[in-house]
Amino acid sequence: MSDLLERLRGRGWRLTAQRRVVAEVLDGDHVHLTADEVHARAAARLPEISRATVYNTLGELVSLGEVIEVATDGRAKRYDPNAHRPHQHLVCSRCGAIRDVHPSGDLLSDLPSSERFGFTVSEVEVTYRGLCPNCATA
Amino acid sequence: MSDLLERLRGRGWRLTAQRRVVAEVLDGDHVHLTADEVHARAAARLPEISRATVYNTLGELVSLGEVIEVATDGRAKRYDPNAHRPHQHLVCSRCGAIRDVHPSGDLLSDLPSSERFGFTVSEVEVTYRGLCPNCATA
DNA sequence: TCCTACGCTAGACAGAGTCTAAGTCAAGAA
DNA sequence: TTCTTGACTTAGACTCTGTCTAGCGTAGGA
Repeated sequence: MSDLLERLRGRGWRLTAQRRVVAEVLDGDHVHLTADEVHARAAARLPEISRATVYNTLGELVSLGEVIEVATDGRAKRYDPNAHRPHQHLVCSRCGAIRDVHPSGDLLSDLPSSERFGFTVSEVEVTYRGLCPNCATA
Repeated sequence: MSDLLERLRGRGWRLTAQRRVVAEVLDGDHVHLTADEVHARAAARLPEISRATVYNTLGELVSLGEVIEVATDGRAKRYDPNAHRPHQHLVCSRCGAIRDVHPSGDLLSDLPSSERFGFTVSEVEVTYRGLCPNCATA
């Protein structure tokens, strides 16, 4: 994660306590926190951090390509720091658990040109849904 | 669309002017209106229709399986009356235009069991993104 | 025609996110 | 080290989407 801070600094990012804490909270694999969760965890370390700063910082990380926004349920967006390895998401329909997954094959090529309506298609976003092991047995 | 009204009536749906107008507004192909847009168009025909009724009716149509909820951008949900033919969505990253598309192949089978983490996977939702012909040339 | 349970309305409320004005401070310059 | 300045942060108001409630209205059966 200090890699991340170094990269950001190299791009002229002013390094403040608030930004450092937000970046640290987002560290790890299979992390998919809402802005509110990020704020709560950041506030545990830096009590006076404001919601606006969390939103600003998340927005900056997203536009710098360091974090991905995921909208799996139409409610709050989630923020995924695993931005450097392309992946998709597997979501439990009951409890909302999220895993990063790597489908095989070229997802873009599944869309024949007759189905592209003249669009220049550049990205695919896939959400697999089902029940996680816990919810399936419960 | 009168098919739809007939089907709903057959399921014990009480047919009111408000519900009829909402159903009519949603008629057509490649229709992906937000609740607010549905309300605006419904109100053009039935000025006293309330937001709550539009939300209630949309919610009922969704749970009856006649309309699909689509969340392409993390903002307002969109409502897609094309619920009887499975399809995915192609979205313009600039103007937000949406088309229904039909990818080839079995999208579920692209996720190897080693990437399922014990989940029972039952659905896939795909959003293709790119530029529509208008936005690509502009 | 009458009844009544279901549907409708206005408006309050809630959650997620954005914006603004004023104060603060990181980091380069001297 | 101290100064300076513009970028950053804050609190809180505001917007947008969506939900809920209490009381009124009405579709459709008897």
